Amino acid sequence: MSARYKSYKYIEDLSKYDGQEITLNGWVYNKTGKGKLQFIQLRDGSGVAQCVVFKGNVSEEDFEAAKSLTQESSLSVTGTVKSNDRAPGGFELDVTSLKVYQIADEYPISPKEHGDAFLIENRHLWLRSSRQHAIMRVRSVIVKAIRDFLDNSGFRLMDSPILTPNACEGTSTLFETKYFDLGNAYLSQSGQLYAEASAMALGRTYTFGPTFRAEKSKTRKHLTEFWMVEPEAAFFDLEDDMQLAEDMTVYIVKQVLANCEKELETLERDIEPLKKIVGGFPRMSYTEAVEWLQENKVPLIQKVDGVEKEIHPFPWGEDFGTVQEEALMEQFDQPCFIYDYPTEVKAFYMKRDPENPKVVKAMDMLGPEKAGELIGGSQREDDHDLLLERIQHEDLPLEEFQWYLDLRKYGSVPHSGFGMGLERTVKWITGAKHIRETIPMPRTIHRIVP
RNA sequence: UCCUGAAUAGCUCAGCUGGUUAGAGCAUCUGACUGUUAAUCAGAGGGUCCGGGGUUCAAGUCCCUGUUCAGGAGCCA
Repeated sequence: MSARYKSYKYIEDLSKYDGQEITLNGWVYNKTGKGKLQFIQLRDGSGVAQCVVFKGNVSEEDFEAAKSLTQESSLSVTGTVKSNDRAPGGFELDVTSLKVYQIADEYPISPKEHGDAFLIENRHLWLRSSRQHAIMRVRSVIVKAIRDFLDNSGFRLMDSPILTPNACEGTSTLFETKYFDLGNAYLSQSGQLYAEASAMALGRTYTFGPTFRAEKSKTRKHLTEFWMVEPEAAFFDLEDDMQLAEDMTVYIVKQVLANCEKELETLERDIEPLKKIVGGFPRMSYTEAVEWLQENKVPLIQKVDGVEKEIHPFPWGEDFGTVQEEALMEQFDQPCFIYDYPTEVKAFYMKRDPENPKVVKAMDMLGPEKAGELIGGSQREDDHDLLLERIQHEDLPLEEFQWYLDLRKYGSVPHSGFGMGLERTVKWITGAKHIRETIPMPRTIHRIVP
């Protein structure tokens, strides 16, 4: 068998074929005609190219076929690549013949603007439009950047299970399913606990996969199914953890700037803020952040019986909401770490500060430009008895955590890790308005189709 | 779960203090044009005004109710 696929030509390489006769395969992105001249904007997944069909240059049948093309009709076109200033992209195809695969039905997504609900209902078609196409390509580059960075830093991929026997952090609502004769299983909301076991085996590891949250969140930064990368490393303390998160973030942005120039242009993303992501991220302890909020008169907003109340000054011990995070971040144009959170507002597995048991060695990385929380991580509790105490305090099922406690019995070491939300990172870097634009088929509270 | 808002042609929307036969642009179809970039010009077809109830001589418009959707809070990545 010959490897026919290797001979296919793509629009992104069009300039390489200047003067040659080639065949392109794709879909009609747009079409305009002017009598004996037809302009087909052909889309092939790698780009869009203008194909010019002049009545005198093709057979009568081919010209009629070109005239009959509708938006998203599929075809192959053969012609000569010519440079032309009037063509978008600088090169066009002077068509000599064409083969139509299918004349498309009336396409619902016209080149005019559309509403959000309509587009998301037609997500399977919306993916073809230039903005969505660009975001998906950036997403792909970000995933590669993450994996390259970790692989090149000595981390090894160790996938975590998706079906789990319990709620990992014991807090948020999970999707539940039957599991043979063993009762209920839950879709994982984090691979972290398993990543800890992996780290004790391989040293530096990461898990990268889908995670599920059944919380009825309805905002532009929440999905019920999203992808998360979770590095976990033995012997890392919180300092190492933050430095790793910073280095990874800088690397991701650098790779996108280097490889996605066209995509960012399509998205009309101002790249100046991205160029500022060079490292040396500001760091603030939770206590320093609270002091800043107090000095700047940012209150705690609490709802009592449906009525919002502002509480001044912001009390130490309360977790930050969007209002506080955005206020804090207005000072910075790079991501910022906030670390050493109150024990009470954080998960049971986070390491208590031996010098101040009121706080745990946890950190959040907040993005600039109102990107919100991109990363959450911590040093993990490595003391068996303290961890047991926390598990009991949270009323978690002890039998199911026995294996997790074992990790503290057989050569326990300091270790740390974090989770980075892929879609939130894509949203920040691409400037997408809504997180559902950053994953091919978003799963949200009111929608599971398509 | 709570708060707020929305639903009119395939799509995006307009439709005033209730008043004749519900409008526009795009898309579709027909015709004209050798340089279009969301082409232009001429013409045509296309409606359960979200469902139900009510007020009124008269409801797309006002009231009640249901449904669906949106984004904000909470929760988090």
